[in-house]
Amino acid sequence: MESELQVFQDYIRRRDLRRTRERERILQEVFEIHGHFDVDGLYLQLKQKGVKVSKASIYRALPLFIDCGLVREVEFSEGHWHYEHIYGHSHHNHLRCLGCGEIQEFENQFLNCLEEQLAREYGYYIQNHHLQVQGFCPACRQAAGLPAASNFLKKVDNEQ
Amino acid sequence: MESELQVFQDYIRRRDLRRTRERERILQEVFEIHGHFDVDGLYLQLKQKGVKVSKASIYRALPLFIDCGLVREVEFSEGHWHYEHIYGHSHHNHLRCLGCGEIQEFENQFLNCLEEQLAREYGYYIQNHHLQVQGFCPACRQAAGLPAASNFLKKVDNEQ
DNA sequence: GCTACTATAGCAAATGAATCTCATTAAAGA
DNA sequence: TCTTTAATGAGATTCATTTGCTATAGTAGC
Repeated sequence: MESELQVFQDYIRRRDLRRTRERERILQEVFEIHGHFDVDGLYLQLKQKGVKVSKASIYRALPLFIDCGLVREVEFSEGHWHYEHIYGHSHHNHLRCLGCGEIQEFENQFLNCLEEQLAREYGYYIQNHHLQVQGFCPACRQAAGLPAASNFLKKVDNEQ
Repeated sequence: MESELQVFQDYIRRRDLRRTRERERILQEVFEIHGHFDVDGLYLQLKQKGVKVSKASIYRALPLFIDCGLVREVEFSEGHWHYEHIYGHSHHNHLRCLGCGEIQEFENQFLNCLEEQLAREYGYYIQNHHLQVQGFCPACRQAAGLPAASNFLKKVDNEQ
């Protein structure tokens, strides 16, 4: 498989953009981060390593990484976007605790079938999906006195 | 089924808050909107009808509506949140066209099973989920010269 | 290498959604 | 009605993100 750098360089060539140290250094850093990141964290991490890049450059580079499929927006929370690199990773979804904010990642092959089903049913060409499930992790669930199950059954009862 | 107003009033009582004309007027307006809305649109719509409510009040009211299950955040796009009322509606998910921005709503009962599965597997108490599938609608797909299928198979081939 | 062309970086200023401040208003219970 | 205090409205503030401008540096042609 090509490296993320090659993917990016191909994209740059295709789009008639220019290769710059800054963009490639930002990309390298993004791929050194294990897990989610936000612009501020990325900026500080580069700063700590003595890399001089402005935030504006990060803001301008991220849409390019997203456009060529190397990065994606994970979620908007705390007033700003969180991202992750995706190249070479299998697609995963997020289970988020409303209590402590912990994020569990999970995979589910059904969602790929769902994509196919939607493609057939609506005639869409499906590109990707975002699934975020929210609830309470075991610790927060107990602290809040909630039962172990989801509120699925309750919901069905209430439905109209 | 109770009306949304009753649900809200029960919530207000339970939380020891106060009933106000503004909050109930905003709620009424939210339930008159068919489909998605954002704060600005809601504000202008009220203004056009001659209802004097400040944006601050809207921003303060929405978290209450969300907390009592009447409204939910649909998606963050164009730099701000979009909402929809949900009370009395079955839960639906969104299929969004990356070309024209059209949003198709769809339901899928499997997602409820998925919630149960996650509850068992991770010990979470599941509260809700957000699923957004992105792709190209038939018209935009043809305009872009894309095939009819999803990129599911392609993805599997590329995986690592 | 040198030159011309122009995309990009960096900085600072602007933008805009969301939040906060505070004086004023108005629920709700006594 | 009176008292208490939560809620409103208007404007100021915050802060993530975008933009304008100038200097810099890729890139292609010579």
